Amino acid sequence: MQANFGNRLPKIGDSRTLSGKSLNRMGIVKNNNDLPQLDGSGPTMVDVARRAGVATSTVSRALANPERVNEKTRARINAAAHELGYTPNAAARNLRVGKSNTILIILPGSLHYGVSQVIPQVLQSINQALIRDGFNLMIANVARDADSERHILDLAFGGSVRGCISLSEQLPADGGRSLADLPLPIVSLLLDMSDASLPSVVTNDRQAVKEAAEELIALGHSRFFYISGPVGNYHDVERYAGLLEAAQAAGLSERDIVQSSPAASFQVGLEAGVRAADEFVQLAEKPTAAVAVSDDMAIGFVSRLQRLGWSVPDDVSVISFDGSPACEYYNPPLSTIVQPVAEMGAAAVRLLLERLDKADARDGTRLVIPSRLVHRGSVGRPKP
Amino acid sequence: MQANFGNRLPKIGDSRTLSGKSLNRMGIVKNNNDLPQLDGSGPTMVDVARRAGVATSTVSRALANPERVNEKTRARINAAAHELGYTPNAAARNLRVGKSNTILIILPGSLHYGVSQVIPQVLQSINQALIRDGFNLMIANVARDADSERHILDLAFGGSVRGCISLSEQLPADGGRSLADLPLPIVSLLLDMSDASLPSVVTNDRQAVKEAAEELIALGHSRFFYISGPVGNYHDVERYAGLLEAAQAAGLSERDIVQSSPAASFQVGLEAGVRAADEFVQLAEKPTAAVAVSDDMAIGFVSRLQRLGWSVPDDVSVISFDGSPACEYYNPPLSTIVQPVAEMGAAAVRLLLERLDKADARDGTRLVIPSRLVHRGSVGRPKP
DNA sequence: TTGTACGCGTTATCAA
DNA sequence: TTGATAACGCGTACAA
Repeated sequence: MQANFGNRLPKIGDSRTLSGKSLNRMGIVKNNNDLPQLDGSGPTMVDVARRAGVATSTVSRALANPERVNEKTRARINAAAHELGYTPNAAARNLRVGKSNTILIILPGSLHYGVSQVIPQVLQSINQALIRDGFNLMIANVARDADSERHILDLAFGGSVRGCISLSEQLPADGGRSLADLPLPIVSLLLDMSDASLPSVVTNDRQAVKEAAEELIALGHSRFFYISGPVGNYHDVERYAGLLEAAQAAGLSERDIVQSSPAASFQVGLEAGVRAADEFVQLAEKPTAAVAVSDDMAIGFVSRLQRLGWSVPDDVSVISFDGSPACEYYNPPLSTIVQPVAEMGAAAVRLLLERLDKADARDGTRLVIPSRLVHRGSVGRPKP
Repeated sequence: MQANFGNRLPKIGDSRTLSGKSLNRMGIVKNNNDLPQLDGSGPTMVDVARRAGVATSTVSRALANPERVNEKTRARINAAAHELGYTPNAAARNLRVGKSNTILIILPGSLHYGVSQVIPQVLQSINQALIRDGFNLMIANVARDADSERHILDLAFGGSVRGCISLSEQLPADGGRSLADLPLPIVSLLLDMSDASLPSVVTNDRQAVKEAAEELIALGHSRFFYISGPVGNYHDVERYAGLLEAAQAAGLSERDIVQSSPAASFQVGLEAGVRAADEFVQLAEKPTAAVAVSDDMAIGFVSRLQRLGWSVPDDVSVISFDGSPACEYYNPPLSTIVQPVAEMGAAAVRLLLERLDKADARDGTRLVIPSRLVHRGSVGRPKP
């Protein structure tokens, strides 16, 4: 039950000795100096300095380079800071040193269900890794509209951001400004943008699908249905390539892979899977195994197929990509290629932090963290 | 292919006319003044002012209060700003005005699968609503460890944050400092914390479950299995209460509701559902309908039940809460109570923005946005 | 309508 | 080892 003096602070104090606020805080509002004063603007370094009987520069040193200040005074300063509940003002620090401690994560504007599944994990692992080094995490969606792009550019050009982790296929840009032009470290996560000189952390999309397809082939499958993502999408391209490579390595050809018509966007993955099933059941010569570019597409596919009276894996085996937890509890349990998203997030942070303040933060580094297929009931031998 | 002068900037320039950096930027590095200079620290107001032939204060006004400056000069200033690619420095602005434009969202440290499902949507809706008013979104996880709590407190006490949206059951605090003590607007989302004077945006957990249970009762069900969340959890308490109220209103008693043993945490929702199924099949007198506190629990429950040879909804009807998109594609499709998370996120932003800079930002406002039951195949009449 | 002058809270430079 | 002082870039009284 503490009086709120926030709206009647003296406008001007004797700034040579005490700021108006400090004067109010230290002398008028409260006599007990041991608690932080909660008038909306906490104690500053001058308050700590005064209480410890030193200069502000000494306080600054004691906090930033403890070894460069006498042990005794350092103790006094720490005590004073603690008693006052002092927390350094980030804006002042950022302004003075010319940089911030904020990392921006750029999420694709249209969060499709597949990526939705992994985003919380990604955010958590990234945040955890950043906190350890004192960095903050800011979030941005790059949607179609100019507003969201401008927002990101303001953040970057306004010095609010020290580096970026991007999950988006393209970097924001408007008329005059482009993130690509700013000497700001940017790491791409999930998408390989090393060609564009963005260090990238990806999984082995192509190889993982190839290995999974090899297992299908070993089981006797020789004709495949590929449930496609959006046209030109990195994951779609890579994962299809993996399937094709496995087929070709086994002496099969591209004609042994039937592709569903492309998903309009990943956003409608579940629904795209349904439509793929509708296409599947109309095929004259049916593949015996389906490979879906994402778990949600597989779920939509299986769901519709079962409703139409087909059986998985008896009529068709299904494998997909992402590793959504729910796959294990589907009926049948869905085999899926699990991405180690937490590791990937942590790796992206590492790559990014290594490049902070480096003259040349952009390079073609490409860090691949392998995914692994989890075998479940959705896969079996083809019917004879 | 532009030279990088970043590490050999003149240490000292004539500060009365040009800063060292500006001098470098304007005169030495490049003769073409029409493009933003990308030496890592963009053009400042003085650069814009010089180019437009006015004082910096006029530039400041032209940008913040366009109506208070002559149309002609304003045009010159805007042109100059655009040509230079000027973006205001956020740290300087924040320092000067004593506040930031950053909103912090506090996520529970242990993201259980259920909440995971809605987090991307929540983030997106919140972010979109914030951007419209020029605010940024920062993200924090409150985990068990002191580090993450301290991180949040540093953010708040360091003035980096203007307001919070919390999805967590408790506010971070360490020895001396507590978020609760800071006169910082905080809105609780999903959890009703209006008792603690945190304006809250929630759904009608209790009423929605009650209505759903009434429908089950109307179908003839009179004995229920409740798949519990963690002990004491707000959602668990409310949703169970809804079920109980419906039962009692129909002349049933608490003994007609069998509760599964509580989930260790929401984090293991899918697995908790599996364990609930194991308990269910061992009941002597079996309920004919199950109500799960979250979708993931329902999925785990149904999954296990089916594998044990039971049928949904023939042997037991199932209803759950959250509205995960995947429910529609389960087999059978799962009836679920859909939370309007996007609306709730937007509402939380509105409540928060209304309270910024208000003397008394804390109050018991409780905004309820109703959920609605979506009927699907997991519900039917009880077997005679 | 515009310009001058100052300070927000911090860190870095220099001198003591 | 410590202290005085000058910026960092911007917003805002106040004066012109």
